[in-house]
Amino acid sequence: MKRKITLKQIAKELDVSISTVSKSLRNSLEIGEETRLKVQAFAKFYNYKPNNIALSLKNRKTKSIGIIIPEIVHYFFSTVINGIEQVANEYGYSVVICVSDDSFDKEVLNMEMLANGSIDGFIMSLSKETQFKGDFHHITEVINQGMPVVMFDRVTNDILCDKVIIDDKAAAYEAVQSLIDNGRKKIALVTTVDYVSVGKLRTDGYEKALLDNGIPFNEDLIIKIEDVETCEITISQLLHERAFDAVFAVNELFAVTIIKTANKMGLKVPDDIAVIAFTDGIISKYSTPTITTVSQSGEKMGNKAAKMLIERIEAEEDDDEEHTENYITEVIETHLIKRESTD
Amino acid sequence: MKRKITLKQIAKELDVSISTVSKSLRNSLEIGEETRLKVQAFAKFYNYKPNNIALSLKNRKTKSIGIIIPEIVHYFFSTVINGIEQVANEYGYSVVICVSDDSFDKEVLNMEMLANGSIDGFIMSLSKETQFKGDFHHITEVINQGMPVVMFDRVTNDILCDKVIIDDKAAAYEAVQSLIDNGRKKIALVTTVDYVSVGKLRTDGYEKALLDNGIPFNEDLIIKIEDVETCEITISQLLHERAFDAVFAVNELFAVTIIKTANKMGLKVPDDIAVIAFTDGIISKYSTPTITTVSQSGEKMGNKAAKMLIERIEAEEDDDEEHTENYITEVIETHLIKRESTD
DNA sequence: TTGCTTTACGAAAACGTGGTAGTGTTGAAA
DNA sequence: TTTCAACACTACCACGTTTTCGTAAAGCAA
Repeated sequence: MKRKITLKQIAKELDVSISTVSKSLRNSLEIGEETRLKVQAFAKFYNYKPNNIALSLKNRKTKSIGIIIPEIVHYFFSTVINGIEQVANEYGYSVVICVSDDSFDKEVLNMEMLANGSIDGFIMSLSKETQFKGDFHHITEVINQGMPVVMFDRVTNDILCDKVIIDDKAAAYEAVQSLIDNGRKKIALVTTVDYVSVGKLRTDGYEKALLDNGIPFNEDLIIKIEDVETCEITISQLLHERAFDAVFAVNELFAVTIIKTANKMGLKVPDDIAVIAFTDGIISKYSTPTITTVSQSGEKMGNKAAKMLIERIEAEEDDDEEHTENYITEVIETHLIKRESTD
Repeated sequence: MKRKITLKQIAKELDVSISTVSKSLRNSLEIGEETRLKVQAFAKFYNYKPNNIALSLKNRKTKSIGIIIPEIVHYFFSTVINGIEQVANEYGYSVVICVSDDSFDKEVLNMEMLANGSIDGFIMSLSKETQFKGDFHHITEVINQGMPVVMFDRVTNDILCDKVIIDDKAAAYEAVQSLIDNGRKKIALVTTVDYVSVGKLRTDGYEKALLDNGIPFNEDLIIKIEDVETCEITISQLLHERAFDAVFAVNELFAVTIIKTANKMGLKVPDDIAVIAFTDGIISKYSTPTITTVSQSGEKMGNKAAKMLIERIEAEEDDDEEHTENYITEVIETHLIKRESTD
C-alpha cells in the first residue's frame, strides 16, 4: 500500500527543491542534465504522475465535462452519451454523468453540485418537469458564471446557448408524407404531453403534412400518452373503431405497443395498419415486424455537442471575457429507415 | 459574466481576513455575531459556494467514483450505471464514466486518467480483451495505491477486491432445467467465446443441468458466436437439421435472432423450439413472441456495488492503513421470468 | 579587484479551502 | 495596578502543482 508519490516527496528524497523536480520532469533547460536525468529516472521508477486535482486547481480547468440527462436506461440517451464520450476521450476530457430522472429538483441539484468547479462545461437535455415549469434559472446562472452549456434534443428557446437538435418538425413531416404516399388516409398520431418540446414539434410536422395533402386534421386521432399503461387501452379502443389505417408514433415504445395490440386484435401490420416510429432504437430493429423509423443519430448528436462544448471551453482560454456570443444551433439530419411495418 | 466568488474576494470586499469569512460561514462561535451575520448575508447575496476542487485537494477526497464499463449502449450496463448513480447521488457522490469499448488499452488508459486523484474509487466490469489477455496489472496497481475497487458481472479471480456478481452457473442451470421440465430433450446452447467469464460459467451450468438429468452433453449443440452476423447462418443450419427443440441463449440479442431465423423457416416458437435468454432486457419484453429470460437486475447490482465502494471509501477515512482486507463477493439473486417463448 | 554574464538551482506565490495556533484588546477579578 | 480570561479576529500552514523571480557560484573580460 504505497500511496502515490508527489513532487515534494521526490524533492525530499533527492535532496533538491520542488521546483527543480517539476522543471526536470518538464525537461526545462534551466536544470543541468545530470540532475534532470536523475530526477526523471527516479520519477519513472516510482511511476510519478501529476495529481489531477492539484492541476485543476492551478489551471482552473478540470478537463471534464458534465452531462445531465433525464434517463440513462434509454437507448437514445445512451447513444448520445456514447457519442460525447468518444470525442471527450479524444480530447483528453472525462465525462461525469448525472441523471435528472425527469425531475426539476434533481436537475437543479445536480447542476449546482457540478457547477462549483467540478467541470468545465455542461451538455444537457432538459427534464420533462423543467420543460413543464419553464423555469431555467439554474441554467442561466451557470451560463452567467461563464460556464459554457450545450443543450441537445430537449432544448428551449428561452436559453441562449449552443444547441444540437434534429429538425423534428421536418422529420415528422417526412414520415407522415411517406405514409400518405403509400395511400394511407386516416393517420393517427401517438405522442407525449405537449410541454415536451420535441413532442410538440413532431405534432406540428404531422399536422402540416396532413394539411399540405388536403387531409383534414382530426383531433380525435391524436393520442397523448402520459404513461405507457393507459396507452394500450386507448389504442385498442381506436383500433376497434377502425378509426385509422396508419400510425405515426413519437417513439418506438409506443409503436411496438401499438403493433402488439393490433396483433392481438387480429389486425395485420402493415396490411391493415402501417406504423412509423420516431427514434431508431433497438426495439424497432428486433420487433416483429421490424419497424420503419425516423433515425436520429444520438451518436452524431453527442459527437457534435461535445465538439461544440470543447471548442467553447478552449476558446475561453485565450480571449477570456466577452467574445461576441454568437451561439450556434446545429441541426443533425435524419432519414427514414424503411422496414417491415410499412409497405 | 460574474465568475464564482471566493472566500478571498469576500474577505477583501468586507475588509476582514479570509479565516474570518470561512469561520463565519461555518458558524464558528469564534466570530462575533455582527460580523458573522454580515458575512453570511454577503455570501448568500453573491451565492457563495465552496470550490469543489479546492476542497478535494485539501481533504484528499473527490466525492466522485469512476465507472469503467465495456459499453454504454447496452441495456444491462446502463441499468447498472443507473443503480450506481442512485446511491452515489444519495451519498453525495458524482459518477465519472469511461467506456473501454472492450479494448484493453482503453481500459488501462481510462484507469490511469482517473487514478491520479480524480476519483475516490472504481466500479468496473472487465473488457473482453482484458479477460482474454488475463493482464490485470492496471487494476492491482490502483488497488496497491490504496484505492478501493469493486468489480461487477465480468470479474476475475485473479484480483482480490469486492465483487458483485450473479450466480451465473446456477442461473443457467435453472433455466436449462426448466426447459427439461417442459419435456425438451435436445437443448442447444448459444454462447460467446470462452474467455468472457460469464459465458464460461453459463456454459458450465448448462452442462451440469443436462448431465444431472441424464441427457448426453453434445458439443455439436454448442454454438459459440464471435460476431452476430455469422450467428444467423449457423443457427439456420442447425434448424434445418432439426437438431434441437430448445435453445438457451446467453443474451437476448442471440435469442431474438434465433426466433427470427426460426420464424423465417416456418418454425413456431415455442411449439417447435422453446427459447430462453439470459439477461432480461428491453428486447425480450417487446419481441414477438416475448422471451422467457433469466433476470439479472442490473439496478440491484449497481446499488450494491456503489454501497460497497462508498463504505470502503468512508471506512478508510478513520482507520487509514491496512484494515484486514476481508473482501466480499456479493451474489445477486436471479429469477426466471416466464414469457411466451417457452410453454 | 570590479563588473558582467552564464549556469544551475531554490524560494515563493498562486489556485481556494479549513483548521490550529496565535495576537491584541477589553474588562474584571485579585 | 497587575493578571488573567474572554472575546474577536488574524496569521499561517497544508493539500500538489506550475511558474516567476531571485541569487549564489563560476567564468570571463577589463
